[in-house]
Amino acid sequence: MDRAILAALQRDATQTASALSGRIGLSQPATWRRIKRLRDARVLSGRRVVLDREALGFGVTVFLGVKLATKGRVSLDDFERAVTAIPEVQLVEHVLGLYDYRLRVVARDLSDFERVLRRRVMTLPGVGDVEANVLLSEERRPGPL
Amino acid sequence: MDRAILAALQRDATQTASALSGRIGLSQPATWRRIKRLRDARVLSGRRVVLDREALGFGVTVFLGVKLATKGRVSLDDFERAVTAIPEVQLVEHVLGLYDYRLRVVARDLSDFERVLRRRVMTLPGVGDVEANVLLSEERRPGPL
DNA sequence: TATGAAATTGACTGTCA
DNA sequence: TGACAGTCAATTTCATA
Repeated sequence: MDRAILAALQRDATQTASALSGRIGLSQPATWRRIKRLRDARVLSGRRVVLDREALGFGVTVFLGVKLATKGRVSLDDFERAVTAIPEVQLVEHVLGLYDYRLRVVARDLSDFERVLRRRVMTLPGVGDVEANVLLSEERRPGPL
Repeated sequence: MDRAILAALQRDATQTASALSGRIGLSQPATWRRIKRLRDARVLSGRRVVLDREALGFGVTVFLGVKLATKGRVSLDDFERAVTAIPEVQLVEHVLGLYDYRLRVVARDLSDFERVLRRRVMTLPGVGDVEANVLLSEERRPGPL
């Protein structure tokens, strides 16, 4: 039953407990208590607003794969501190594999992105190779529940 | 002022219009009107629940960079149709650059991931090279507003 | 400011080991 | 019986005109 609630909320996070209750065949308070229990258990760890980047004038999203040149603990800390100070960086992912970090960067257009890349990213401490992919489109899936 | 509202909502999407109004120094209805206007303008394009994958038993997140072997329009359509049918794929990003697609895949553990990779991903139509990075940690940033 | 809808709480009931 | 999960009714808080 909890799975049904999570799946429904993933599909539409705006629906109310009473709307959900009808759908899954429970009373409204029972449904609400389950949602609260999931929240308290940190299974539902938050709600997030989705902003339309295009409507805000940020038409370009680029993924950067970054390889560090030097990889001591201090290097990682320095890099993370510096990269999180770049406003255009939406997401910093520390990964294991061909790259050390993966960044999601938004910019107004490609020339704006070039500025970010040259002035901000290439000057980060310890940066080695940088590889870029420009986002064309993306689709979110419900994921396995 | 709208920027302040968006920033506050990005930090915490659960706060109410009245809570926000105090923070930004407007009346509650005025704040609510601004939020509604932002929704109507599709700047606020939705709300999403955040699930804790670990709490649900999915401890492994892997990013896959996929290069297609053949790239006609039919190949792209076939690939997208097939990849969106894999439940473990949370995110499909069509990109320009070294890779053609980037996938975010979750699995219970590494051996579960190996199953997904061998049975599901490597058998996708038109797949060429596949490169993987395992997520260690990630941090979301507010982004440029 | 006023109204209706939703969230939240409390009191009570039925089931199961 | 004790723990739990449910329903219904009452209250508070929020969204909305």
